[in-house]
Amino acid sequence: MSHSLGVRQAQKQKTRQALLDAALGLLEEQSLSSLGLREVTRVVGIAPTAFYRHFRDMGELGVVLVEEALGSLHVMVRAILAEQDGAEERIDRTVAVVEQHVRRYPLHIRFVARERHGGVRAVRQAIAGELDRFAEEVAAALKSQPVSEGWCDDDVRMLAELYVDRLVTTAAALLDAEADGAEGAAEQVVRVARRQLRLISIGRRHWREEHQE
Amino acid sequence: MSHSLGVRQAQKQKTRQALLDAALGLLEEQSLSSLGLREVTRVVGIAPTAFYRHFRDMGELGVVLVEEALGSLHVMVRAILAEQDGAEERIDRTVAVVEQHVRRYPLHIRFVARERHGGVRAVRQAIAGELDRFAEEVAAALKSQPVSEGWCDDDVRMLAELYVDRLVTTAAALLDAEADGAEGAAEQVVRVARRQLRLISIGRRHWREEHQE
DNA sequence: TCATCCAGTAAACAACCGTTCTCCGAACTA
DNA sequence: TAGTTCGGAGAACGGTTGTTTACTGGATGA
Repeated sequence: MSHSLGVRQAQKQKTRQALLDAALGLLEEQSLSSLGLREVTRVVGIAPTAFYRHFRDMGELGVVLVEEALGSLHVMVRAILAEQDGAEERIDRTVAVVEQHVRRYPLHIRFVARERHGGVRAVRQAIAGELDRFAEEVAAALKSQPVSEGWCDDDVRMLAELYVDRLVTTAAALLDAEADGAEGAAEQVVRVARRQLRLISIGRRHWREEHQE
Repeated sequence: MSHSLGVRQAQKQKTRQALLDAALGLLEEQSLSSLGLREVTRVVGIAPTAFYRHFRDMGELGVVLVEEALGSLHVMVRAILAEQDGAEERIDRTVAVVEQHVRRYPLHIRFVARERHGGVRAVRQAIAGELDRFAEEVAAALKSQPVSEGWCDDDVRMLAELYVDRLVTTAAALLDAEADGAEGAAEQVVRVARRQLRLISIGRRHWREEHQE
């Protein structure tokens, strides 16, 4: 697989990743705009000045974190939407995938939820763009389903945004529920999310017959 | 009007409010956890140490801002839900009220959207608590509507949370749309929000006949 | 009128910040 | 092997931060 990248570049990528990981860890309890450059390098164990070898500032690091956090989502959504089961099974599967994603990458989820409306413009825009691409994929998948016959593109997109937003909100709620340590809280969130998606699904099926402009 | 409150206390409340206003202004482009005490007092024009006469730290100020921002919402939602028009009219009215609320108190909305998942625990909890009370009010109002006959309390609450979350998300999206300066962006957000609420409303009407547990 | 209260002031504190500049030494390349 | 590249170290910079301590002067209430 290519020519092993060289010792020099390998080391560089290693500390670069260490910076990203350290930042992500520290961001569990702060927001990006209050996270200091020195704070991150201290955790990694390198001099503060070495930070500049990898990122111009914390904003740039934040944008990379966004890609790292939201990149894996696309694979996930494809897997869900490709299935051809009934609506009920797809809902259960969707919520289950969100649930395990939250459990596997809690720090990434928290970061996105926090910085989506956070204080760093570049990061906000990166998240918005990524979620937009996400919604576009969902819309494309929804459109190809039989239930969407006769729907105009705007309405499909509207529904897709509704879904995406619900998933993001659910993920954040799930995270808070687990952090608060309440025992059945997480299951409660999951049950509510399932029913909400079910209600939306019902509304979708009756959209054409009841919706008039 | 009571007994005019005294010159002393009046002055104190005045600078206290000035601190809150200055902070809210500065928070348009930062998050609370990166907002400094000195920064706020500098804008108000008082000595940094005077801050402690009003708040223990920025977190405490943030909690007060939450009450200030979300307190007026309750009046708003009561006004909407008390109306007895048809579903369609209620949706239009709801979105219109959200729209004018965003235009009147943009800084408050931005603050809530930003700090809802922000880096200060006390503020997050304050927002969560307030939104919870909000959802409870909506649930109570929904329950008394004829459409909700035969609904169990859990389902009503589930629907209420769906509505509340949609309103908050819409408000934030509306804010971003206006900030970005794109001409028709705000109207687009409003139209999408209306259709989403419509779809939810349709799902609600068919919930009992299609939902089985 | 006079003692008391108390919002705001002023100075000083140690701690931290981002950033620049210079240098080192190991990995690269020719 | 000799020369170059470059990730990282180290020191120093001016500036900002939260917090403490002691003080001032006008509103307050007996």
